[in-house]
Amino acid sequence: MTKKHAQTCPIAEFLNTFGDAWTLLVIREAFYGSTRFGEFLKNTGMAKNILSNRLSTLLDQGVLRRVDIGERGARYEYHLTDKGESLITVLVAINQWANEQMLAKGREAVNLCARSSGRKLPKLVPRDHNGKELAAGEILAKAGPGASAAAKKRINAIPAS
Amino acid sequence: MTKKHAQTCPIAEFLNTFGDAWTLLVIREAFYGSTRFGEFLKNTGMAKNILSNRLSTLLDQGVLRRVDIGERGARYEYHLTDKGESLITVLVAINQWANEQMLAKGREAVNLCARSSGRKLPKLVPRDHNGKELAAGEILAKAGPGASAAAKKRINAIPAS
DNA sequence: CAATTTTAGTTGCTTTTTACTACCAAATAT
DNA sequence: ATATTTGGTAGTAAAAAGCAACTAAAATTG
Repeated sequence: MTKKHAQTCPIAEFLNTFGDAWTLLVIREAFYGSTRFGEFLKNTGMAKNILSNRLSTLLDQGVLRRVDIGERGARYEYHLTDKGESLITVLVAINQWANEQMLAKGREAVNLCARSSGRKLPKLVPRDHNGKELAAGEILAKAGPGASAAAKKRINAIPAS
Repeated sequence: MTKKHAQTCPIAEFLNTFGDAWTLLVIREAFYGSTRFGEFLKNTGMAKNILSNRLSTLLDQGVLRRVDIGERGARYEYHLTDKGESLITVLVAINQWANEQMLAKGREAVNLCARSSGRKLPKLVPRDHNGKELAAGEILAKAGPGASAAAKKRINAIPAS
Protein backbone atom coordinates (compact mmCIF):
# COMPACT_ATOMS: atom_id res chain seq x y z
CA MET A 1 0.00 0.00 0.00
CA THR A 2 1.47 3.23 -1.05
CA LYS A 3 -0.44 5.68 1.11
CA LYS A 4 -2.31 5.37 4.39
CA HIS A 5 -5.96 6.26 4.61
CA ALA A 6 -6.42 9.48 6.52
CA GLN A 7 -10.08 8.83 7.30
CA THR A 8 -11.04 8.14 10.89
CA CYS A 9 -13.15 5.17 9.98
CA PRO A 10 -12.69 1.68 11.33
CA ILE A 11 -12.79 0.19 7.84
CA ALA A 12 -10.11 2.57 6.60
CA GLU A 13 -8.09 1.92 9.73
CA PHE A 14 -8.33 -1.81 9.15
CA LEU A 15 -7.29 -1.41 5.53
CA ASN A 16 -4.18 0.48 6.57
CA THR A 17 -2.89 -2.73 8.08
CA PHE A 18 -4.77 -5.49 6.26
CA GLY A 19 -5.58 -3.88 2.92
CA ASP A 20 -3.28 -5.87 0.69
CA ALA A 21 -3.10 -9.23 -1.00
CA TRP A 22 -1.14 -11.11 1.65
CA THR A 23 -1.64 -9.94 5.21
CA LEU A 24 -4.90 -11.81 5.85
CA LEU A 25 -3.35 -14.92 4.37
CA VAL A 26 -0.61 -14.69 6.99
CA ILE A 27 -3.30 -14.36 9.66
CA ARG A 28 -5.11 -17.37 8.23
CA GLU A 29 -1.90 -19.36 8.45
CA ALA A 30 -1.37 -18.26 12.02
CA PHE A 31 -4.84 -19.62 12.85
CA TYR A 32 -3.98 -22.82 11.03
CA GLY A 33 -0.99 -23.17 13.29
CA SER A 34 1.98 -21.80 11.35
CA THR A 35 4.53 -20.16 13.60
CA ARG A 36 7.83 -20.16 11.75
CA PHE A 37 9.00 -17.88 8.95
CA GLY A 38 9.49 -20.84 6.67
CA GLU A 39 6.03 -22.22 7.34
CA PHE A 40 4.36 -18.96 6.46
CA LEU A 41 6.51 -18.81 3.37
CA LYS A 42 5.61 -22.28 2.17
CA ASN A 43 1.93 -22.16 3.04
CA THR A 44 1.17 -18.77 1.56
CA GLY A 45 3.54 -18.80 -1.42
CA MET A 46 4.54 -15.21 -0.90
CA ALA A 47 7.97 -13.68 -1.48
CA LYS A 48 10.43 -13.57 1.41
CA ASN A 49 10.82 -9.83 1.51
CA ILE A 50 7.07 -9.30 1.47
CA LEU A 51 6.57 -11.79 4.29
CA SER A 52 9.35 -10.16 6.25
CA ASN A 53 7.73 -6.77 5.78
CA ARG A 54 4.24 -7.98 6.73
CA LEU A 55 5.43 -9.79 9.82
CA SER A 56 7.08 -6.57 10.97
CA THR A 57 3.92 -4.55 10.65
CA LEU A 58 1.86 -7.25 12.34
CA LEU A 59 4.34 -7.22 15.22
CA ASP A 60 4.18 -3.42 15.32
CA GLN A 61 0.40 -3.58 15.39
CA GLY A 62 0.42 -6.11 18.21
CA VAL A 63 -1.42 -8.69 16.14
CA LEU A 64 1.48 -11.13 16.31
CA ARG A 65 4.17 -11.49 18.92
CA ARG A 66 7.61 -12.98 18.43
CA VAL A 67 8.92 -15.68 20.70
CA ASP A 68 12.60 -16.53 20.84
CA ILE A 69 12.97 -20.30 20.75
CA GLY A 70 16.68 -20.40 20.00
CA GLU A 71 18.69 -22.90 22.02
CA ARG A 72 22.04 -21.22 21.49
CA GLY A 73 20.96 -17.90 20.03
CA ALA A 74 18.04 -16.15 18.44
CA ARG A 75 15.42 -18.14 16.52
CA TYR A 76 11.86 -16.96 16.38
CA GLU A 77 8.30 -18.15 16.36
CA TYR A 78 5.39 -15.89 15.52
CA HIS A 79 2.22 -16.28 17.56
CA LEU A 80 -1.14 -14.56 17.52
CA THR A 81 -1.68 -12.17 20.41
CA ASP A 82 -5.12 -11.76 21.97
CA LYS A 83 -5.67 -8.92 19.55
CA GLY A 84 -4.74 -11.27 16.73
CA GLU A 85 -6.96 -14.08 17.98
CA SER A 86 -9.90 -11.72 18.09
CA LEU A 87 -9.64 -11.47 14.32
CA ILE A 88 -11.28 -14.89 14.20
CA THR A 89 -14.68 -13.24 13.73
CA VAL A 90 -13.46 -11.41 10.64
CA LEU A 91 -11.91 -14.58 9.26
CA VAL A 92 -15.10 -16.56 9.84
CA ALA A 93 -17.19 -13.86 8.17
CA ILE A 94 -14.93 -13.79 5.13
CA ASN A 95 -14.65 -17.56 4.94
CA GLN A 96 -18.40 -18.00 5.04
CA TRP A 97 -19.08 -15.22 2.57
CA ALA A 98 -16.56 -16.45 0.03
CA ASN A 99 -17.63 -20.09 0.36
CA GLU A 100 -21.18 -19.06 -0.28
CA GLN A 101 -20.78 -16.30 -2.83
CA MET A 102 -17.58 -16.96 -4.74
CA LEU A 103 -17.43 -20.72 -5.01
CA ALA A 104 -19.85 -22.95 -6.84
CA LYS A 105 -22.68 -24.49 -4.84
CA GLY A 106 -21.53 -27.54 -2.94
CA ARG A 107 -17.94 -26.68 -3.80
CA GLU A 108 -16.90 -25.06 -0.54
CA ALA A 109 -13.15 -25.21 -0.21
CA VAL A 110 -12.68 -24.88 3.54
CA ASN A 111 -15.40 -25.17 6.16
CA LEU A 112 -14.87 -23.85 9.64
CA CYS A 113 -16.24 -26.22 12.23
CA ALA A 114 -16.57 -26.50 15.97
CA ARG A 115 -13.80 -28.77 17.25
CA SER A 116 -16.05 -30.32 19.86
CA SER A 117 -18.87 -31.39 17.57
CA GLY A 118 -17.14 -31.30 14.21
CA ARG A 119 -20.19 -29.50 12.85
CA LYS A 120 -19.97 -26.56 10.48
CA LEU A 121 -20.36 -23.23 12.22
CA PRO A 122 -23.75 -21.63 11.75
CA LYS A 123 -23.67 -18.58 9.53
CA LEU A 124 -22.69 -15.34 11.23
CA VAL A 125 -25.46 -12.78 10.82
CA PRO A 126 -25.80 -9.28 12.19
CA ARG A 127 -28.61 -9.14 14.75
CA ASP A 128 -30.22 -6.51 16.92
CA HIS A 129 -30.39 -6.57 20.69
CA ASN A 130 -33.36 -8.89 20.63
CA GLY A 131 -31.56 -11.38 18.43
CA LYS A 132 -33.56 -10.47 15.34
CA GLU A 133 -31.60 -10.83 12.12
CA LEU A 134 -30.90 -7.53 10.40
CA ALA A 135 -30.71 -7.00 6.66
CA ALA A 136 -28.17 -4.51 5.33
CA GLY A 137 -30.86 -1.86 4.95
CA GLU A 138 -31.80 -2.11 8.59
CA ILE A 139 -28.35 -1.08 9.75
CA LEU A 140 -27.32 2.54 10.14
CA ALA A 141 -23.88 4.04 10.72
CA LYS A 142 -23.59 6.60 13.50
CA ALA A 143 -20.57 8.76 14.22
CA GLY A 144 -18.91 7.80 17.47
CA PRO A 145 -16.86 9.91 19.88
CA GLY A 146 -13.66 9.30 17.94
CA ALA A 147 -14.97 10.45 14.58
CA SER A 148 -13.25 13.43 12.99
CA ALA A 149 -15.29 16.44 11.93
CA ALA A 150 -15.12 15.22 8.34
CA ALA A 151 -16.22 11.72 9.30
CA LYS A 152 -19.11 13.07 11.38
CA LYS A 153 -20.23 15.21 8.47
CA ARG A 154 -20.03 12.28 6.09
CA ILE A 155 -21.85 9.88 8.41
CA ASN A 156 -24.53 12.36 9.33
CA ALA A 157 -25.20 12.99 5.65
CA ILE A 158 -26.53 9.44 5.38
CA PRO A 159 -30.33 9.51 5.42
CA ALA A 160 -31.70 8.02 8.62
CA SER A 161 -34.10 5.95 6.62
CA MET B 1 -2.75 -6.62 -6.97
CA THR B 2 -0.18 -8.03 -9.26
CA LYS B 3 -0.90 -11.74 -9.17
CA LYS B 4 -3.95 -13.78 -8.27
CA HIS B 5 -3.78 -16.32 -5.50
CA ALA B 6 -3.89 -19.80 -6.89
CA GLN B 7 -5.00 -21.42 -3.65
CA THR B 8 -8.50 -22.83 -3.49
CA CYS B 9 -9.23 -21.19 -0.19
CA PRO B 10 -12.11 -18.85 0.50
CA ILE B 11 -9.81 -16.31 2.13
CA ALA B 12 -7.46 -16.32 -0.85
CA GLU B 13 -10.43 -16.12 -3.19
CA PHE B 14 -11.76 -13.14 -1.28
CA LEU B 15 -8.37 -11.44 -1.40
CA ASN B 16 -8.25 -11.82 -5.17
CA THR B 17 -11.08 -9.33 -5.36
CA PHE B 18 -10.92 -7.39 -2.11
CA GLY B 19 -7.24 -7.64 -1.19
CA ASP B 20 -6.21 -4.07 -1.76
CA ALA B 21 -6.39 -0.70 -0.07
CA TRP B 22 -9.54 0.62 -1.73
CA THR B 23 -12.09 -1.99 -2.72
CA LEU B 24 -13.67 -2.40 0.71
CA LEU B 25 -13.86 1.36 1.05
CA VAL B 26 -15.92 1.43 -2.14
CA ILE B 27 -18.18 -1.22 -0.63
CA ARG B 28 -18.47 0.78 2.57
CA GLU B 29 -19.54 3.79 0.54
CA ALA B 30 -22.09 1.74 -1.33
CA PHE B 31 -23.59 0.73 2.03
CA TYR B 32 -23.54 4.37 3.09
CA GLY B 33 -25.58 5.18 0.04
CA SER B 34 -23.12 6.37 -2.61
CA THR B 35 -24.19 5.42 -6.10
CA ARG B 36 -22.47 7.81 -8.47
CA PHE B 37 -18.89 7.78 -9.70
CA GLY B 38 -18.33 11.25 -8.29
CA GLU B 39 -19.72 10.33 -4.89
CA PHE B 40 -17.41 7.36 -4.54
CA LEU B 41 -14.57 9.56 -5.66
CA LYS B 42 -15.23 12.29 -3.12
CA ASN B 43 -16.08 10.05 -0.20
CA THR B 44 -13.14 7.68 -0.56
CA GLY B 45 -10.48 10.10 -1.80
CA MET B 46 -9.15 7.62 -4.30
CA ALA B 47 -7.77 8.39 -7.76
CA LYS B 48 -10.17 8.33 -10.70
CA ASN B 49 -8.38 5.65 -12.65
CA ILE B 50 -8.22 3.38 -9.59
CA LEU B 51 -11.91 3.85 -8.88
CA SER B 52 -12.72 3.14 -12.50
CA ASN B 53 -10.70 -0.05 -12.34
CA ARG B 54 -12.26 -1.23 -9.07
CA LEU B 55 -15.80 -0.53 -10.18
CA SER B 56 -15.15 -2.68 -13.25
CA THR B 57 -13.99 -5.64 -11.24
CA LEU B 58 -16.86 -5.27 -8.77
CA LEU B 59 -19.27 -5.27 -11.71
CA ASP B 60 -17.50 -8.30 -13.17
CA GLN B 61 -17.78 -10.06 -9.83
CA GLY B 62 -21.46 -9.27 -9.53
CA VAL B 63 -20.98 -7.34 -6.31
CA LEU B 64 -22.25 -4.13 -7.89
CA ARG B 65 -24.61 -3.61 -10.79
CA ARG B 66 -24.83 -0.58 -13.03
CA VAL B 67 -28.12 1.18 -13.62
CA ASP B 68 -28.60 3.57 -16.50
CA ILE B 69 -30.32 6.69 -15.23
CA GLY B 70 -29.58 8.90 -18.24
CA GLU B 71 -32.48 11.04 -19.42
CA ARG B 72 -31.15 11.63 -22.90
CA GLY B 73 -28.31 9.13 -23.02
CA ALA B 74 -26.19 6.93 -20.81
CA ARG B 75 -25.48 7.95 -17.22
CA TYR B 76 -24.89 5.39 -14.56
CA GLU B 77 -25.51 4.57 -10.94
CA TYR B 78 -23.76 1.76 -9.13
CA HIS B 79 -25.82 -0.33 -6.73
CA LEU B 80 -25.05 -3.28 -4.53
CA THR B 81 -26.41 -6.58 -5.80
CA ASP B 82 -27.68 -9.22 -3.39
CA LYS B 83 -24.19 -10.66 -3.42
CA GLY B 84 -22.87 -7.23 -2.51
CA GLU B 85 -25.42 -6.68 0.23
CA SER B 86 -24.45 -9.98 1.79
CA LEU B 87 -21.03 -8.48 2.47
CA ILE B 88 -22.66 -6.61 5.34
CA THR B 89 -21.57 -9.34 7.74
CA VAL B 90 -17.93 -8.88 6.75
CA LEU B 91 -18.21 -5.12 7.08
CA VAL B 92 -19.81 -5.39 10.52
CA ALA B 93 -17.11 -7.80 11.68
CA ILE B 94 -14.33 -5.51 10.48
CA ASN B 95 -16.01 -2.39 11.85
CA GLN B 96 -16.44 -3.92 15.28
CA TRP B 97 -12.95 -5.37 15.37
CA ALA B 98 -11.24 -2.14 14.37
CA ASN B 99 -13.36 -0.01 16.70
CA GLU B 100 -12.41 -2.27 19.54
CA GLN B 101 -8.83 -3.15 18.73
CA MET B 102 -7.38 -0.29 16.73
CA LEU B 103 -8.98 2.79 18.21
CA ALA B 104 -8.58 4.06 21.74
CA LYS B 105 -11.15 3.01 24.31
CA GLY B 106 -14.26 5.17 24.05
CA ARG B 107 -12.97 6.61 20.80
CA GLU B 108 -14.99 4.54 18.35
CA ALA B 109 -15.21 6.35 15.05
CA VAL B 110 -18.30 4.78 13.51
CA ASN B 111 -20.82 2.60 15.29
CA LEU B 112 -23.18 0.41 13.36
CA CYS B 113 -26.67 0.50 14.85
CA ALA B 114 -30.08 -0.99 14.25
CA ARG B 115 -32.19 1.58 12.45
CA SER B 116 -35.29 0.59 14.34
CA SER B 117 -33.92 0.99 17.85
CA GLY B 118 -30.89 3.17 17.20
CA ARG B 119 -28.93 0.84 19.47
CA LYS B 120 -25.43 -0.34 18.70
CA LEU B 121 -25.32 -3.82 17.20
CA PRO B 122 -24.23 -6.49 19.64
CA LYS B 123 -20.82 -7.89 18.88
CA LEU B 124 -20.68 -10.61 16.25
CA VAL B 125 -19.17 -13.76 17.72
CA PRO B 126 -18.67 -17.20 16.21
CA ARG B 127 -20.91 -19.72 17.95
CA ASP B 128 -21.58 -23.41 17.69
CA HIS B 129 -24.92 -25.02 16.86
CA ASN B 130 -26.08 -24.66 20.44
CA GLY B 131 -25.34 -20.95 20.48
CA LYS B 132 -22.26 -21.36 22.63
CA GLU B 133 -19.56 -18.80 21.94
CA LEU B 134 -16.42 -20.27 20.43
CA ALA B 135 -12.90 -19.05 21.03
CA ALA B 136 -10.44 -19.18 18.13
CA GLY B 137 -8.91 -22.38 19.48
CA GLU B 138 -12.24 -24.16 19.45
CA ILE B 139 -12.63 -23.73 15.71
CA LEU B 140 -11.17 -26.17 13.22
CA ALA B 141 -10.82 -25.89 9.46
CA LYS B 142 -11.97 -28.86 7.40
CA ALA B 143 -11.43 -29.34 3.69
CA GLY B 144 -14.69 -29.14 1.76
CA PRO B 145 -15.69 -30.76 -1.53
CA GLY B 146 -14.18 -27.89 -3.54
CA ALA B 147 -10.74 -28.05 -1.98
CA SER B 148 -7.84 -28.84 -4.28
CA ALA B 149 -5.53 -31.72 -3.48
CA ALA B 150 -2.97 -29.23 -2.17
CA ALA B 151 -5.55 -27.46 -0.02
CA LYS B 152 -6.80 -30.78 1.38
CA LYS B 153 -3.28 -31.76 2.25
CA ARG B 154 -2.63 -28.43 3.91
CA ILE B 155 -5.88 -28.43 5.87
CA ASN B 156 -5.55 -32.03 6.96
CA ALA B 157 -2.07 -31.32 8.26
CA ILE B 158 -3.60 -29.13 10.96
CA PRO B 159 -3.72 -31.05 14.21
CA ALA B 160 -7.31 -31.90 15.16
CA SER B 161 -6.63 -30.66 18.64
C1' DC C 1 -31.47 25.62 -28.70
C1' DA C 2 -26.75 27.36 -28.19
C1' DA C 3 -23.35 27.98 -24.81
C1' DT C 4 -21.54 26.57 -20.39
C1' DT C 5 -20.72 23.47 -16.80
C1' DT C 6 -20.64 19.01 -14.77
C1' DT C 7 -19.87 14.16 -14.90
C1' DA C 8 -17.44 10.19 -15.91
C1' DG C 9 -14.16 8.68 -17.42
C1' DT C 10 -9.19 7.75 -20.31
C1' DT C 11 -4.30 8.64 -21.21
C1' DG C 12 0.38 9.43 -20.16
C1' DC C 13 3.92 10.11 -16.88
C1' DT C 14 6.25 9.52 -12.27
C1' DT C 15 6.69 7.20 -7.98
C1' DT C 16 6.04 3.32 -5.09
C1' DT C 17 5.38 -1.56 -4.38
C1' DT C 18 5.78 -6.22 -5.68
C1' DA C 19 8.04 -10.36 -7.52
C1' DC C 20 12.02 -12.68 -8.26
C1' DT C 21 16.82 -14.06 -7.79
C1' DA C 22 21.09 -14.09 -5.60
C1' DC C 23 23.48 -13.71 -1.58
C1' DC C 24 24.64 -14.07 3.45
C1' DA C 25 25.07 -14.90 8.53
C1' DA C 26 23.60 -17.33 12.30
C1' DA C 27 21.59 -21.60 14.13
C1' DT C 28 21.09 -26.37 13.86
C1' DA C 29 22.21 -31.04 12.46
C1' DT C 30 25.70 -34.57 11.32
C1' DA D 1 34.36 -29.33 12.43
C1' DT D 2 31.60 -29.34 8.52
C1' DA D 3 27.32 -29.27 6.07
C1' DT D 4 22.74 -27.85 5.89
C1' DT D 5 18.75 -25.37 7.12
C1' DT D 6 16.64 -21.16 8.59
C1' DG D 7 15.62 -16.46 8.33
C1' DG D 8 16.51 -13.05 6.52
C1' DT D 9 18.67 -8.63 3.22
C1' DA D 10 19.93 -6.45 -1.29
C1' DG D 11 19.36 -5.53 -6.09
C1' DT D 12 16.57 -5.33 -10.09
C1' DA D 13 12.69 -5.64 -13.38
C1' DA D 14 7.83 -5.49 -13.76
C1' DA D 15 3.46 -4.04 -12.07
C1' DA D 16 0.43 -1.06 -9.81
C1' DA D 17 -0.68 3.35 -7.58
C1' DG D 18 -0.91 8.32 -7.69
C1' DC D 19 -1.34 12.47 -10.15
C1' DA D 20 -2.40 15.81 -13.70
C1' DA D 21 -4.09 16.81 -18.17
C1' DC D 22 -7.33 15.86 -21.58
C1' DT D 23 -11.93 14.42 -23.57
C1' DA D 24 -16.67 13.27 -24.86
C1' DA D 25 -21.15 13.03 -23.59
C1' DA D 26 -24.89 14.72 -20.48
C1' DA D 27 -27.06 18.15 -17.93
C1' DT D 28 -27.86 22.85 -16.92
C1' DT D 29 -28.55 27.73 -18.11
C1' DG D 30 -29.77 31.74 -20.36
